Amino acid sequence: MKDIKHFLRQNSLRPTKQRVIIANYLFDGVNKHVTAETLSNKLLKMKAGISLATIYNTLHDFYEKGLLKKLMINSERIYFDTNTAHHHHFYSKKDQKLIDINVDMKVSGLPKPPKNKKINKIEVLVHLDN
Amino acid sequence: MKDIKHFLRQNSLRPTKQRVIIANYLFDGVNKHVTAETLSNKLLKMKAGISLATIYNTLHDFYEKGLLKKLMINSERIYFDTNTAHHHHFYSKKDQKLIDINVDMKVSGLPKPPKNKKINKIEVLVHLDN
DNA sequence: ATATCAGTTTAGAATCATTCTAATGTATTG
DNA sequence: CAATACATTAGAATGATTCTAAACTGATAT
Repeated sequence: MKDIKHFLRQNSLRPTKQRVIIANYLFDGVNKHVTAETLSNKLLKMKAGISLATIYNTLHDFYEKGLLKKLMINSERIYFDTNTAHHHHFYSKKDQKLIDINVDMKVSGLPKPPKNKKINKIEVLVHLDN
Repeated sequence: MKDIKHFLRQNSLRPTKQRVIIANYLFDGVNKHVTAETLSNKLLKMKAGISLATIYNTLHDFYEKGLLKKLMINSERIYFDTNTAHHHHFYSKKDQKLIDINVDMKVSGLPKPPKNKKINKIEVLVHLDN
């Protein structure tokens, strides 16, 4: 991601100082799962001086533009995923950690959806023991 | 579930008035997905007069004894499922509703779990469009 | 460039689900 | 039925997230 400002503008987002810093971190080529809290910690270490409110705003702005996925994993906090392609996850409750599954999987034996409903996408969550 | 008191005792739970009322509702033979709030509303309609704290306590007590499953579905509230068998779900975001998938499904193409980790269970969530 | 203005950021307050506290009540056991 | 261990409760506390409204800043038109 060389030109973050251009990238943000392409997505109808004004390239403010704060958004540039956050986008630079999130879209550095390595997929990440972040919460407002983990992102805030990272930014604190970078001495970015970005308020928590802005972190929440920015994550939602990025999400609304499709730059992030929201994960419904554990009900304590909202995870955002920089990998917006359709994929699945391993989840270790013990480590409170998610690991991407980027290979293609097939689910067979799926019943028909309720009438008038269409299947949008299928998410597989593989729970790990230890 | 005819003898709720016996059922509770079998699960090392004292059959208090409140637990009996809640268990009678939850385990009436029809599987349910409840949150503290939806359960509270149901109980209000029944004029059960059970405090919110007790509803939270009871849901967690039942969960700890394996009488309920906790679902990690949407990150706003915790869902409890009276169907504790391994199964999957349809989820309609629009309707904020879950529907059980009780048929057997197979997931193929699963990669190996990270080293030293074992797969515990696989959960499939089928998102509906409308 | 500069003024203008819509879009952003921010600190702190507000909200909302959930958990905690500690006082009161109740099922069980002997 | 007394003792006691476990439960219930109102209300306070917590913690993640959202809101508010004042200050700021990037984009646009002059």
